[in-house]
Amino acid sequence: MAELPDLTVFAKTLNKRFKGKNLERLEIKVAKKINVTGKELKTALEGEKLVQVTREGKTLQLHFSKDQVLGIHLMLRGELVLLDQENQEPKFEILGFHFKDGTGFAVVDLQKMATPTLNPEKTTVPDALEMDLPYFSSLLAKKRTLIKTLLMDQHMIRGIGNSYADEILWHAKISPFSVAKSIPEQAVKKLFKSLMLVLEKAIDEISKENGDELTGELRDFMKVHGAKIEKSPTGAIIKSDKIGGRTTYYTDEQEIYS
DNA sequence: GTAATTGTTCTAGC
DNA sequence: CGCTAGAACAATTA
Repeated sequence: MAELPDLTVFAKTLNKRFKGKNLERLEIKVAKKINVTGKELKTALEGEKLVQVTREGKTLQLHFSKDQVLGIHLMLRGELVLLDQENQEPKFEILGFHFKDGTGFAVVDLQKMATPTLNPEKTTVPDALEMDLPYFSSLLAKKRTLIKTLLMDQHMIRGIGNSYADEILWHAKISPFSVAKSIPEQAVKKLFKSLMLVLEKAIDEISKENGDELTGELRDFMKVHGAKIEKSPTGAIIKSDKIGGRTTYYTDEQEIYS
């Protein structure tokens, strides 16, 4: 699925291609996940100008004129595709954005779980790339939960999902089974650095490979998270286990604090 | 036919 | 009561 780095690149690409354009028609194929009726959404957005696209945690936010904002959460299988002459109605379409100049893009999801939200409420939970070390370290200090569970908790930090949590923990050489408050200060600092580094590097790589396209996930550079990966770059056997029902990949190189 | 997939939300339990 | 862990759910593919 798309996680923070993918979404950051999607936002960038959408800005490059569609910023400033006027939305002529909004095609609504699946309305059941929207927080308003399809009719209300069309009324709110059709005829408005796309002012800017941003990323908020795991959602994309399309800012239109008249202060209308559409948040889009792609959930686990949602994707964005470009529309052109040959491809006006992609498979599994949820929403189709058709601009006045004939260009457009669509949100597709084979599981129909992508969730569009008109004018989503603002939250005070910091985004993974925007939080600072004091926040991160005081958060860890008061939580008894497993570190991986905490990294993925959207009420604490927004943007990190199952796969990048594994990558970040491996990079920091900390076991996902560590208890958050038991991790010593030095290791917390290291984890914070790894978090920023892994995410920023992923944005870079995806951005480079994706160009101006809107292809799905690109994760060839994943080092430990993936059923087909057998060894870490440093040669350690990759083990897998379940944490909170999610498959977790890790190696013995990672220290466990408990 | 069945397991696997994954973020969110709800519920049960300590 | 507050916090944490786990189950349920959505829909499709391998």
